[in-house]
Amino acid sequence: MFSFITSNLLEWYSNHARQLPWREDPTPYRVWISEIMSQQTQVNTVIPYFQRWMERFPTVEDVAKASLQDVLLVWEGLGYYQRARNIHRAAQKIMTEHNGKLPANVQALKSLPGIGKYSASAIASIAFGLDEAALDGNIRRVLSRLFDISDPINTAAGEKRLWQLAQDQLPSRIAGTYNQALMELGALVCTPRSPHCTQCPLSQFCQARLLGVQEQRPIKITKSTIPHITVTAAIIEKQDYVLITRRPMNGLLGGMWEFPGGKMQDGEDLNSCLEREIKEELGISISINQPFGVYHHAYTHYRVTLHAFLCTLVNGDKPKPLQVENLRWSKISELSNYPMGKIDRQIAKELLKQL
DNA sequence: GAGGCGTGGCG
DNA sequence: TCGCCAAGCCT
Repeated sequence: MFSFITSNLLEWYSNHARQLPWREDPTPYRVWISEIMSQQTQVNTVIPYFQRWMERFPTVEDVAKASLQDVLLVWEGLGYYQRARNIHRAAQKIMTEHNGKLPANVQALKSLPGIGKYSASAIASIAFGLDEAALDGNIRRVLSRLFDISDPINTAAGEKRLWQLAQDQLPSRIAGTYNQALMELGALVCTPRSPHCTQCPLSQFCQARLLGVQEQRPIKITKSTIPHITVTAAIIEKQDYVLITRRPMNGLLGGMWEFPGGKMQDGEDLNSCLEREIKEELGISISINQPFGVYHHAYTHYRVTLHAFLCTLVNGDKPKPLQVENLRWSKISELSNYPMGKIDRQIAKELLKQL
């Protein structure tokens, strides 16, 4: 009834599937959150975030009723913050348009913010038992090796071929288990580097291994190297308070709070950069008093070296949100109430230590 | 449809 | 230190 490949895969999965919190009670809501959190993120990273999320937001309604600020706080550290903003919006849509329950079909799932082709298929198959093929990074890699696909996977042609393959291979009635088994195999055995072929239940069927090219699959067109930029940030102090600003809702770290500043331009030094940025964003002049720290961080598209300075306002200037979503004077002890990215949270923690 | 979007781990 | 990679989606 099943192919040999499917039989071997399912047998392996029944013995090696990890116990994951969302697998213990795979309700549509829990599967949805687990899938969004798992986008571009390894399972071991997701687990504690998933647990905290479910404690804080046990139901779709709890998410829908929460403020975006609270949603981002729970998400802080997980990255790709648009995912959190999309979950928030989707939860409200589910309340108003779907009676508080996730819709049980791919098309309606895909119309929710943050749910694309993969996630819709994954939720449909895992949570609702529908016969939907899913194609994620793991399955792309496994299929590329199993069938020795030499088309680059990040092209339209390669993509089309893999989706077709995933659909052709899909067994009926057990798509959810099958999809998870393929992903689990990719995560644990058929790994990107140094795949554990001797432990693989599919090695006898693997055409890439037969040819000894498993480490060259999948083929991916690589992009150019990422730039390195220098940025400055101002820790503007006033008695027990510091000034923080909220980033615009779209783009990098959208909706997160930070210490204001920005990118250094050609011909600038650190001080002139910081003075200009603060003037542009807040319409005020500052006195840059002393260096606070230097921070290195790698984002997806560039590396950053950030120089933070302790500053004070000059004369009676009142900061205005000219180029920021919002601004706030926060007590240092209350900075943990504001969602921040990695670097700014580091700065906030350092400030708290020095109190 | 090509590029933007976080963070952590690993060789 | 550096590049790559990880259960993708959106514009």
